[in-house]
Amino acid sequence: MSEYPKPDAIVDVVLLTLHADTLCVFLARRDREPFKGAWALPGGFIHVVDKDGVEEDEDVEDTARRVLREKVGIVAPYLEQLYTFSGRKRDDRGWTLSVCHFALVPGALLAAPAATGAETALFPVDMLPYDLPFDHEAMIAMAVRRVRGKSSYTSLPLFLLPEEFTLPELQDVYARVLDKEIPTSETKSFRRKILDQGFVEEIPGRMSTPRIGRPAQLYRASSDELSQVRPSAPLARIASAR
Amino acid sequence: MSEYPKPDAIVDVVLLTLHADTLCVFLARRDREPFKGAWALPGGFIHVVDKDGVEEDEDVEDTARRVLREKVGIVAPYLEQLYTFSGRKRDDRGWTLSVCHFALVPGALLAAPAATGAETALFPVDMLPYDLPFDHEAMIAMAVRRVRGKSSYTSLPLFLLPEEFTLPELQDVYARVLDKEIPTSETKSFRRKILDQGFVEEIPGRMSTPRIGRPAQLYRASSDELSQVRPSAPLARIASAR
DNA sequence: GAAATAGTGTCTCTGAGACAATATTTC
DNA sequence: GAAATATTGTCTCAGAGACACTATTTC
Repeated sequence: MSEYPKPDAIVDVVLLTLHADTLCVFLARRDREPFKGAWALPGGFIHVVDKDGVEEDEDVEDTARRVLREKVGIVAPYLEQLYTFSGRKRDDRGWTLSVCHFALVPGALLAAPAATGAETALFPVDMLPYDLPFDHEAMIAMAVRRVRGKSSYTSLPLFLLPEEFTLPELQDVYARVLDKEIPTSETKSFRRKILDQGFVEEIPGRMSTPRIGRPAQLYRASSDELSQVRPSAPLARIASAR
Repeated sequence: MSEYPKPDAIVDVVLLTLHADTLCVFLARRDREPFKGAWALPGGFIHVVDKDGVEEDEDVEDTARRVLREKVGIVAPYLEQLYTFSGRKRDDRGWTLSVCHFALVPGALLAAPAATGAETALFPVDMLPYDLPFDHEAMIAMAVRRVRGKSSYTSLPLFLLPEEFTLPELQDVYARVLDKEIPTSETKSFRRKILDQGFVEEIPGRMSTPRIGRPAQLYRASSDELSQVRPSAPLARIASAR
């Protein structure tokens, strides 16, 4: 079709989750050269066809889902294309193009060891290993930026929580994701905003069971939130920048 | 490097401008199959090397700049990567991947006929020709969405204006881009926001020279705005959604 | 009852929107 | 002065933040 040589086409995935109250990224040790043995984002070539010549990936999002399935062993509840990193310099082997995606999953989903044999780990996004290969560090930085940006006016952090959660838990997740304390004085305001936007719905009669203290009402994401992140009304930010 | 067949890699550009007070997209008639003769976005293959085997595009943004230079004959003051459209189905010839970009230019820049021989035209974004090839219609829709979204809290529309402009002109551009009347009652509020954010700076002593009515103070984008779109403080939207 | 956590009532204050008033130009 | 357009002064009102107060649990 094209008379020109084509760049190699890759998909990398920045998988984010909340672990020990910290926003973390999933990394695995590379199982091949270059940078064999180094911590890196899960990723892989776009498979127009598989090894037997049978059609495989439908589009790049499909590639991302396959990478998550094969290299992490999960199906992520939220997956979004982030940015395409490209150029002659990013990989010593030549001109490449990586359609970077990011995914959000509840912490519990990653508790089990990865399905693959590779060594994997979660790293706090501000304590990454040195010397990440290629532009993986830039990818992570951009993914975190995007998630923080969107979280300040959408229900995106819901994807980091289990199905049932309390409003104090949700408030904490927003604080962790945005890396910004929400002072107790703003609790009322936070609840007002979340409830007014209709991001969540009360689960009638279901309460948390804390070791101590008053139990909290349990909520779930409202039915339309999980399939589609609804932006709040323009003026109503979830958390202000100060 | 990869043992798999690679997808073809393309860059398409959604070039937006204001023409006759309307947000318009630049289209050119295709000069080759498929869809030869149809209106389409300017675009082209990524050139890892040129016809003589010499290195050409450095990265996809470089490809986009080359497309704008070769097919439109301009250097766009604002260029941003939008989204990568991909898959087996979007082009009958096979699995392709188009790293779509969008560009903003002042209307005057496109007044001269394109440098190339191809027939070109500006179409209002809500009056596109039928049967745009591939997913060009989705690309335009997404670009317009992105520009509208960003314009509501950044100085992005400044790139659609000439170097010197008045605040009433700027207000009109915001209204056109957002496709939303800004009532006269909000003029004060609009000026407050634009001025408070520091998006623009007064050009001392320079006034517009209208045929009739009071002349208006001329402004220019503040020095840092043209190289970098600065988002406004989270709570201060330029124009509310109502 | 004390400690711990959840949840509410209500005041203040900022900033967006409304709109009347004023300013500067051409004819 | 009339028409046209630019620019400002200032009121109102909604909503975010502050914070004291109430509620519900374990020990």
